[in-house]
Amino acid sequence: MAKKRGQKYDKIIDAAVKVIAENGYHHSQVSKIAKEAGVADGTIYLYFKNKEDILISLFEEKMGRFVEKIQERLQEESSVERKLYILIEMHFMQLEKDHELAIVTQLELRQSNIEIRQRINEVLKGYLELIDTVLQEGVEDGTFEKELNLRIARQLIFGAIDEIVTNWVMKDHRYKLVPLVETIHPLLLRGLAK
Amino acid sequence: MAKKRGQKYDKIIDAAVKVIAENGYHHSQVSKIAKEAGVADGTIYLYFKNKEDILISLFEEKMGRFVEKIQERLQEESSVERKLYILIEMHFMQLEKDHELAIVTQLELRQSNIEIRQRINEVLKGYLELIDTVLQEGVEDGTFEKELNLRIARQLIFGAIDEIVTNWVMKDHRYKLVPLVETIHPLLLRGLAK
Amino acid sequence: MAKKRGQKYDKIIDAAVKVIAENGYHHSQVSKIAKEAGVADGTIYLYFKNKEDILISLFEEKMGRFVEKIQERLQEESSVERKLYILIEMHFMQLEKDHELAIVTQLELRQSNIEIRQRINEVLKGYLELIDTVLQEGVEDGTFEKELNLRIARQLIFGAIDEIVTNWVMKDHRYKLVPLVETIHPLLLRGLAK
Amino acid sequence: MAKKRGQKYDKIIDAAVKVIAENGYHHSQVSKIAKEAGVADGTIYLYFKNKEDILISLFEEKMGRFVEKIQERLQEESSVERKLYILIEMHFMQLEKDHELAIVTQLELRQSNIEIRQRINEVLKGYLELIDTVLQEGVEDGTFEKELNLRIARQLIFGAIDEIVTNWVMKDHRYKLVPLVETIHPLLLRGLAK
DNA sequence: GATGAATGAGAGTTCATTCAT
DNA sequence: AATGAATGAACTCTCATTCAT
Repeated sequence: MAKKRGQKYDKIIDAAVKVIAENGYHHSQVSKIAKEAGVADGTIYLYFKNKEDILISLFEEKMGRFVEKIQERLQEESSVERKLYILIEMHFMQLEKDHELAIVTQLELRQSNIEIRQRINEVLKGYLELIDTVLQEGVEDGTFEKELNLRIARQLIFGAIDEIVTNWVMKDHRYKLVPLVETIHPLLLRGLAK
Repeated sequence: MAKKRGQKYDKIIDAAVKVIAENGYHHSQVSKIAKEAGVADGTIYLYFKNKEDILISLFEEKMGRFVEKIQERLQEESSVERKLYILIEMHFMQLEKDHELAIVTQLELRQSNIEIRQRINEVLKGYLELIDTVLQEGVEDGTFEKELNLRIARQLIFGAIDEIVTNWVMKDHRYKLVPLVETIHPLLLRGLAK
Repeated sequence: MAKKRGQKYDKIIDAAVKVIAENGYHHSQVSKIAKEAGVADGTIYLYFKNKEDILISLFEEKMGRFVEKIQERLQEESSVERKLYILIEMHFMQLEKDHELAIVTQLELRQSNIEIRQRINEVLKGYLELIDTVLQEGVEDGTFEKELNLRIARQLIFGAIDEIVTNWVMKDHRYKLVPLVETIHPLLLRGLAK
Repeated sequence: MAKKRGQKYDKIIDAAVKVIAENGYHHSQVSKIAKEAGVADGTIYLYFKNKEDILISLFEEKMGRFVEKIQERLQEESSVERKLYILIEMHFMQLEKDHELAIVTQLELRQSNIEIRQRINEVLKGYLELIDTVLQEGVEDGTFEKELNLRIARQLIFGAIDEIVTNWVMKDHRYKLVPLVETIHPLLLRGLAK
C-alpha cells in the first residue's frame, strides 16, 4: 500500500487537483477523483491511506517541488535584493501557470480540518526557511537592519505575498499576477514611506 | 423570523464563538451551540435562517463593532503615520483581549466553505476601506509615494497583520501580541531596507 | 440518546427481530430495520448507540424477561425434580411461541462478532445461575449426588437443551418442541443407562 | 481448478486455521491467509472455488480425520459404556492437542453464515451417526432403555460435549479438558439423579 | 415564542474475486 | 502454474432542518 510514485499515483494527484478546483473541497468525493483519474474507487486506496492522505500528498508533491525550484534558482543570484525579487516572482509564476493548483492551495485546502492544515504547515516550513535564509543574509551583508526581527519580517513577507495571491485567485485570475512583483518588491524593500 | 437583536440572539452568537473556539469548526453542531446558549435546537431557527447565517452574523456582529471602534479612534489622530500605528495596535488589541474570538476568526471560520468566506470578505471590506482611507490620505499629504498602488499596498498591510495574528493564535497565544506593533509598524512604513 | 423504553424503542426491537429472522443477520441493514419499524434511519440512533446496540438490547430485552419469568415460575414448585422439569418446559415454551425470536437467538445472533457474543453471554449468566440454583438445591436435599460437579452439570444441561432447540429451529420448527421435555427431562435426571 | 490435495492446498488450509484462530473470523481476509500460506492471493483460487470453500474444506479435512480416528478406536472396544467413554475422551483429546483448531471450530466458524454452517452440519453428520451407532448398540444389548429416543439422546450427548468444549475454549484453555471425561461420562450414563 | 423528536440524504472504505502477464 | 494490481459494490452513521405541540 501507499507506494509513493507510479503512473497511477501521479494520475490520482492530478485528478484530485482538477476535481477540487472545479467542484470545491466539500464536493470532491473520492469516487469523483477516482473517475477523473480513470481508476476504480478502490484503486485509490492502493496508493493512499485515506482521503486525507491524498490531500496531504498533493500538497507535499506540488509544494515540495515548488520550494526546491525556488531554492535552486536563488543560488544563481548574488544580491539579497535580487533574491527577494526572484523569490516573489517565482512564487507568482508557479501559481500563475497552474490556475487549478492555485485555487486548491489558496482556497480549497484551507477548508480542510486542522490536522491536514498542520501537515500542510510542515511543508510550508521549508518555504518559510527559504525566506529566513534571505533575510539572514541581508542582515549579515548590511542590506537589512541589524536589529531586524526575523520572525516578524518573515511573517510580513509571507502574509503579504499570500494575500496578494489569494486576492488574485478570488478575482478569478482576471489580471496578471507576475507583474505585481514590480509593485510589491519595492514596497517590501523600502516600505510605504517616501 | 430572523429578528436581529434580542437577548437570545446575542446568547446564540456568543455560544457559537465559545463552542467553535473549544471544539473546532467541524465539531460545532447546531445542537451543541443551542445547548451552550441554553435554548432548544429549533429556537436557533427563529433567530437565524440557517447555520451559515449564524457564522456570518457572528462575523458581522463582532467585526462590525471592531471596524467601528477603529474608525472612531482614527479620527482622533492627525498624522498618517500615527493612524497606521493605531490601526495595527487596535487590531491586535481587540483580538488579544478575546482569545476565543481570535481562534474563531483566524482559524476556524476559514474552514467554512467559499460562500461563507465570500460573505465574510464583504464584512472585511469595511476594514479594508479603512486602510485605503489612511493610504489615500498618506498619498495626498505626501507621506507616501504619489504612485503608491493602493490595492497592493492594502493587501500587503492586511496580509502582514493577518498573518502575524494567525501565527500568534497558532502558537496558542503564548506571547503578547500588542507589543509587536512596535516591530511591524516601522517595517510597513520604512520597509525592510536600511 | 438511548432512552431505553418508549413506544419506538420497542417497535425497533421488534422490527429487528422480524427483519433478522426473515433476511438473516448479514442481510439486515439498519435501513431495513428502520423501514420495518416505520421510522427514519436516523431515528434508530436516537434510541440506540449503534447497530450492535440494537442487537445487544434485543437480546437483553427478550432474554431478560425470559429468565425473570422462569425464575418466578420456579418459586411455585417445591421439588427439585419438578423445578428442572419446569425450567426445560418454559425454555421450550418461550421459544416455541415466538419462532422468529428463536431463529434470531439460536442461529442469527451467533453470527455476530465476538464482542456482541460476550455481551450476550453476560445475559445468559442469569440463566445459568438459575440452573445452578436448582442443582445446588438438589445436592443439598439429597436429590443429586453430593459430589456433583456443578459447573459441568450446568454445561451439560444447558448444552443439551440448547442443542435440542437449535435442531428444532434448523428443522424449520417442523415438530413440536414442548413435548420433548418429557423425553429430555428423565434423561437428564436419570441418565442414559438403565 | 480446485484440485483437492497438493502441497499448497494443505498449506492454505493450515494458514486459514492459524489466521482465523489469531485474528478471528471477521478479520481473516483472503489476502491474510494467502500471505500466511506464502502464496499469492490469486493462487488461492486455483485450489478453492471461493472463500467459503476454504472454510468448508478446512472443516471437512480436519473433522473428517477426527471422525475416522474415533471410529477406528471405537472398534477396539467391546462394551457400550467404554465406547461412550472413548468417544468423549477422544473428542476432548483431539481438540485439546490443537488449540488453534479448537478456537476455529468452536468459536470462529460459528460466525459464518447459515449456508456454511449447514455444510458444516453435513460434515458433522458422520460424527452424529457415530453416536447413533453407539446408542443403538446400547439399546440392543440392554445397556440403555428400550424406548430411548435416539435423536434426542444424540442431541443431548453432542450438545453437552460441545458446550463443555466451547466453555473450555472461551476460558482460554486455562484448565485440562481431557480429565473432564471422568465427570461427564457418568453423568451422561447415569444421569443427575442419585 | 419555544420546544425537541423526528427526519433522510449523503460518502469513505473494505475486500472477495478477476485476469493480463 | 502463479502472480498481485485492479476492481467496484455495499453499508453505517451524522447532523442541519422541520413542524406538531
